[in-house]
Amino acid sequence: MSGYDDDGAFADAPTPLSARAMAARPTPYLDGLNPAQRQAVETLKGPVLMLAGAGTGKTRALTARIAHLLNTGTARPNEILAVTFTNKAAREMKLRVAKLMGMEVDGLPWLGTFHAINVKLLRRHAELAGLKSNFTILDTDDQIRLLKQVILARNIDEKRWPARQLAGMIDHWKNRAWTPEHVPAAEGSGFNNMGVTLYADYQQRLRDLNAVDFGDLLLHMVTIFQRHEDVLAQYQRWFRYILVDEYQDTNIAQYLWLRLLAAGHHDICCVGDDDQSIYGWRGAEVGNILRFEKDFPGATVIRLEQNYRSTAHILAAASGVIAGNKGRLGKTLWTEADGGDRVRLIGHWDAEEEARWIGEELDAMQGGTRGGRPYTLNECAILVRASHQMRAFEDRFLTIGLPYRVIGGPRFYERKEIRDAMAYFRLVVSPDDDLAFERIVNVPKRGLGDKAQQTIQQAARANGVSLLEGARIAVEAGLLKGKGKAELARLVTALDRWHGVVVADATYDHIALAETVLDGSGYTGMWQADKTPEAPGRLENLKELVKALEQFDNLQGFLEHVALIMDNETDDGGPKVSIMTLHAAKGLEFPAVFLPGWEDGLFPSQRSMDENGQTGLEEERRLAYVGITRAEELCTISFAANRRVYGQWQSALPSRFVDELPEADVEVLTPPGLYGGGYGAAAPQAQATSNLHERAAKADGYDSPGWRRLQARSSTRPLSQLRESRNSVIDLQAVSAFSDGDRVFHQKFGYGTVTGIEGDKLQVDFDKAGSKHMVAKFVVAAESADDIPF
DNA sequence: GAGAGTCGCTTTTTT
DNA sequence: AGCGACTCTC
Repeated sequence: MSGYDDDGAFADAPTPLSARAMAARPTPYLDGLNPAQRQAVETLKGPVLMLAGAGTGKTRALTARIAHLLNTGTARPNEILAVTFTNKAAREMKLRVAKLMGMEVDGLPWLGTFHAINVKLLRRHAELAGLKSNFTILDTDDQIRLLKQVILARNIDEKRWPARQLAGMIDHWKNRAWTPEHVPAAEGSGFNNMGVTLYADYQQRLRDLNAVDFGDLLLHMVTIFQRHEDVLAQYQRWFRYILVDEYQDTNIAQYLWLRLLAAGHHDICCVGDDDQSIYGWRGAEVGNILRFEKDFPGATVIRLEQNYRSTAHILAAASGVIAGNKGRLGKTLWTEADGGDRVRLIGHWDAEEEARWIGEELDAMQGGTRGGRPYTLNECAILVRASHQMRAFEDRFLTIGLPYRVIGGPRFYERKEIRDAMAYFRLVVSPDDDLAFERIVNVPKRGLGDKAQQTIQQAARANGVSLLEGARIAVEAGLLKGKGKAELARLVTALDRWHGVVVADATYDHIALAETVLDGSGYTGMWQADKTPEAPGRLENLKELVKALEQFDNLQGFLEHVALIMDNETDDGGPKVSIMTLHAAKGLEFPAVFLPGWEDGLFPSQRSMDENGQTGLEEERRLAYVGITRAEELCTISFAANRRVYGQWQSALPSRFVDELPEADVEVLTPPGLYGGGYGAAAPQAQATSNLHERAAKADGYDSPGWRRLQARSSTRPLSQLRESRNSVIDLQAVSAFSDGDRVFHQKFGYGTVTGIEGDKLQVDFDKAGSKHMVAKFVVAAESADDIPF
């Protein structure tokens, strides 16, 4: 979007000469495509469904198709609408097309996420949705706070209508493109249809605030298209060719949006894999992809089945599992490569041992002592079903000093300090932004508690003005007293001054202004004074935020886009093993993949099965499929007999998916804990003893038919030996820095006290995270943490 | 208004 | 168990 003249994007066709000239170009991007890929690239007219299995070169085909559209002069860049789900996917596609075509990366104005594209569209037609074109996009946090107000305003029991739950409900409705009037009666969730009433209230409040939430971006545009034929017709003409990535992830609103836009020419190419649909729980409809041929009669269906990623054993294992699902479109992945390791399967006593074993494997793999080629940690990943499973691995890897990175987790822009800072910026740009005002009025603490804030609210309401104006009135009328009064007066004056800068001079130095705002409001000071372990990190984040401003011309431009495009890829330092959820792993690949926690109830998740029955189970199975197909060479599945769930010890059976693995492609490893293979010394003696009876009961857990079958075939191949060698190399330099009682700081666990030293390992009693045993190099002396400069 | 104790929830997550 | 939100008390 940057640098592209929007009006130019819609200009009428230039001379066809250029088109003819382009048609004469060579087509290097077709080289090396297999027949199916090539067909997917060259079938430009009519509806096309590209069923692309995992690792079959989908992105390659998609980008080549765009290149082909351009190169043959079939479409100009602004006539191509290409939608993705994530900014990452959009960015990659832009880069790859640009590379293929030798064009500018910004050359495709309508390649982007559903949300980014709809922001652009909605800004052009905001008035048709009762908004102004400078509407703000609320993040989840704002959304919840707004809903709380709406609930409060109706005098409803907040216990019966928790804002979070209501938000989920509204989200669900918006995913289905239901405006408050269109929510089916049966969905009104009993209770006098209160949910729908609150939804209507919420939409009204959004309009009053000139704001939208993420769901609205789609919902408003679909509604506009449905109500204004002329607007729809305009875009149907403009978007001559439509491409959709990850079609199996579309929800109903997105589906309607696409159908409306494609209704004229039907030149739409959807790419997806029904077997990789894992987002049903957030509104994705596998039905969309299953129904494609009905929706678009005469569609060409192209299957990409040749896999370039994984070994035959891995593909066979994945295929064996996914075959258990009904109602698939059906694909058979195959590969030209042969050989390779079988998928390895191993059971453990508990989750800690599972983590210990994987840690040892990783060590062995690096050294090449496992047999087979050596792997770097960057080539390895651990994919878990639920994020709480990550903890066992983090703890273990910290102890043995194995570098790891956790993918996912809280996004940069979701962090408290970033949202607070953004609220200040929003208020400086638009003083009417009441949600922003509420957020920061007492952050840092200004002595403005509930009571003072109510006074401000009343003053605002009585005069029909924004909260900031209400505050001004309250100050001038002397409605407040003490510290609050002086502080509020100071805040109002400061905001006036900063807003004045934005208004007075279009070319103001927005970076300097942002720094002034953060410092002058006392916000940075608040964190500098804060002695909690998180504070230095937060200051660091604020610094990064200010740095991110450089990419924009002014605060307004920054605010407009930041809600949609702030992702933080923190790639620091040397090789690390990646730990992430299966969901986060979609689209990625690794030479070696570990899939721990394959236990019934955890994976497949009990909750998923309880809430969605067969459908839920099938989605879990697709998750298993996604997991296995991430592996290129080595895939190791494991499960534990015991696991602590919400603090309670629970035993579990191996996942039913384990039984669905084809035996011929699986190698069963002997569990060290159960069969005497080197468990001994490492296990806490007391625990092993006290759990004996439980442990015996557990043996039943390993008695399912499939497990017995596999066990019978268990290879006698020795496990990688327990190796103390790596750990016996003690980093004396790191150790000598500490002694008992020293205060230390750890990036994740914060401050703590050293309570024991053993080789290069420390026992640290963390103030907040409890006692941990870890390699000394992971902590620094507490004083040096305070020195982290801002 | 701010800190300390209690209750309740707990899969997956993008925009 | 562990976190956050909420309530109770000073």
